[in-house]
Amino acid sequence: MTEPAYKSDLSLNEKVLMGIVRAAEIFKRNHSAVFRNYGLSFPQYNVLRVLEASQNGRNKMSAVGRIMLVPGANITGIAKRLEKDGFIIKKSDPADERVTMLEITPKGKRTLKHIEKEKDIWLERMLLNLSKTQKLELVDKVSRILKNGMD
Amino acid sequence: MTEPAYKSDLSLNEKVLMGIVRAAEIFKRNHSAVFRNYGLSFPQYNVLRVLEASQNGRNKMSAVGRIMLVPGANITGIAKRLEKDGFIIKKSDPADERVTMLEITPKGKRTLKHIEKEKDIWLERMLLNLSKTQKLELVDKVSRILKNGMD
DNA sequence: GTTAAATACTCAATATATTGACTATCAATA
DNA sequence: TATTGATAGTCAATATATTGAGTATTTAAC
Repeated sequence: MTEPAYKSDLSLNEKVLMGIVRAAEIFKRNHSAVFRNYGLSFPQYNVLRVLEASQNGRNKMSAVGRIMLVPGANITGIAKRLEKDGFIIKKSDPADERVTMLEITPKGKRTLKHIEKEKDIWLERMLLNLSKTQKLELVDKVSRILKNGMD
Repeated sequence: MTEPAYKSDLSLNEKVLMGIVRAAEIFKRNHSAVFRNYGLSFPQYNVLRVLEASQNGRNKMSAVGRIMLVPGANITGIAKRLEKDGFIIKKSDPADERVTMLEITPKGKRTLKHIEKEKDIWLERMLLNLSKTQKLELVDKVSRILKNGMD
């Protein structure tokens, strides 16, 4: 008896995709609550993760944007705030004057380390009742949807 | 050979949830491109859909927020712009002076009608290679994740 | 019946998202 | 080499998201 004055008449296709959107929103909200205690927003955290997984902890701004599926213009502001707070540094690439490299700082790495456990607990909680097989299936289906959407 | 300097080392749990986030982002981006031609953003469109599916095309602001899983404070601005553009009207509820009702206008309904076909084509495209059974499974799994995240 | 708690909404401040316009640099080619 | 086109990034304008603070109204407790 939560919302009696609302009748859902979404098609199955819509149910699938709106379900994905809602799950993503809830996940981002929960996850962000963890990062916030360490001064990071969700996209800021993701930039740090990308850099941590990049060679020598650094990568081009444009590459970060491509990996995160975020337009380049968005990265400008996110990187600016990350630098201001000391989580990354920005260097221009001598080999190509157009390029700006982002590099995670020791403070950035330390912060990721601190976040790790708390974050993993949330992942575990949200995927509680899914077996490994089900998770793998889910990754496969979601990847296909992602691919379809990027063509 | 797109991003050689990036090694993904996400856990399976993280792959699942980040995959969902990325699929949701791409979907929102594609879908938004349709709505934009009619002067609507993604959340604005969703408010209209909720109202359309509500009794007499109207519902409380707070109920809209709960259905969309969006904090009430966000609805204020979204509703303000929707009203400015004539897609909805706002009325206060005589029975409870705290409550503001949102009601979809004929222009709002007309706009949803126009969007419908184009939107469904995108849904179809993104779920191209999934059978009905797979879609139902996906809805089930995603719902469970959503539920876990809301407890 | 009066106080306290809950509910509905608004507003301010900051971060992010988005498009489009713009500058600068590099690459391809005529 | 001069032009053209592609790429990298910034910036401005607007919409949205988020927390927290604040107001008004209603409900609950006493």
